[in-house]
Amino acid sequence: MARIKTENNLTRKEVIVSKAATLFREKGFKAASMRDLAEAVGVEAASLYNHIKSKTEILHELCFSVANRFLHKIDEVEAEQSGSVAKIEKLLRFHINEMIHHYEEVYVSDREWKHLSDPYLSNFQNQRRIYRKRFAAIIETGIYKNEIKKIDAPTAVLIMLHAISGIESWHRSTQKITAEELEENMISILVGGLVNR
Amino acid sequence: MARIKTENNLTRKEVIVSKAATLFREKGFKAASMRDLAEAVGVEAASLYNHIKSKTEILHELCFSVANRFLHKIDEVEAEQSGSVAKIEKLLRFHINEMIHHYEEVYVSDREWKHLSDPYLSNFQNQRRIYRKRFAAIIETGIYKNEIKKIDAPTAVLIMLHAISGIESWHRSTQKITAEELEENMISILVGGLVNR
DNA sequence: AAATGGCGCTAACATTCGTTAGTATATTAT
DNA sequence: ATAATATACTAACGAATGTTAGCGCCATTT
Repeated sequence: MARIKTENNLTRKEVIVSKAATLFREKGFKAASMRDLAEAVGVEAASLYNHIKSKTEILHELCFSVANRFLHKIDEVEAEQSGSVAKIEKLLRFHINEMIHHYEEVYVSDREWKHLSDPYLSNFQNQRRIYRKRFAAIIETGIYKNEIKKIDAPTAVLIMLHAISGIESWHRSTQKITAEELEENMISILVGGLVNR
Repeated sequence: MARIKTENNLTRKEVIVSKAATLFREKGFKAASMRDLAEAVGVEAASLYNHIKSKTEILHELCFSVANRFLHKIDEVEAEQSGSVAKIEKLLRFHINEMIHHYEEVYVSDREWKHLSDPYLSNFQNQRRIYRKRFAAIIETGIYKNEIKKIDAPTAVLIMLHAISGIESWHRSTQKITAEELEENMISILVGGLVNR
């Protein structure tokens, strides 16, 4: 009988969720089966249900753990005493590093949330909408203070967030520049596109 | 017996593929069933097979028709006598307009190509890789000629392409700015982030 | 040593899936 | 009008899906 290995103080549930993140990223939530997941974990499919309630619960866990990290960060940034551009740069750097270091989770949360079911679905969508509004508000303040050029703030947010999700391609690429170079290049292009000059 | 309506000189197959694009965008390729598609078309599931060979064939058609349009465009742009920034702007405007006016197809091609099967899968991935290299080459020429600031070209490409796929959010948004405003804002931010100053 | 609870197993379930076979009907060509 | 073709239908298939039930092993606690 093959028990689930629990290294690094992870619970067995956390091991499952973590392997699921990889699988959901590779094949998509719908295409990844519980039997696939079981194999990745090294156990029979039915055994997974000693640790989780359902396949969808795994998706909940992934989506909301990611969403909470971003909400926490924007709380922190909003409270700071600094210019709008500095705030945006902080947020962007956080996004970039999340996408670099928690690739699987962030990617899945970003692309597969559609498969959540209510009430979690509406909940997630709401959090997302609110987050973007807060992001846009920072940009609008920057425009008002002439730090940022006159653009449509929601459009700018949409560009920033989606651009960062492109780090997916970096992960898949064979000849990667370093993570630091990636971060600096992205900041240079994205912030450079916003500022007044 | 309810025949498939064919308006605007579309074949029945084209009607099916077009409805499939909408469905695949909404639910994802895997989650959208042939029975869903049949209902959208107004027919029984089995009847679809008088017009298409398989579900995957629909995905082929969508992915490659989109890919071909982009390849054709970059052929055209490369042949032009103009500066690198002008070429990039042309490509970006094309991408933006494709994403605005052929939303469903472009979106599906972008997000669901993973579900293609070989040899189409490798084929599509190759085309994609080559397209990005050609795009990056234009940027590198611009850097060499000092039109564009010193950045990592592949990273710039990744940002541009993913940023544009964010138009998805614009489509879903309730209070949209006009398509023209969207285009100008995106160009301003993206090109602004590239140019030397 | 015995009892308890955590955890994995096998077997099976009801659905849903893409797809095929065979047949009937509608449209087009002769 | 008749023949031929295109297109729709019903019925069913085998495979795959998420999940449950019931049983037994193993580690920890008493």
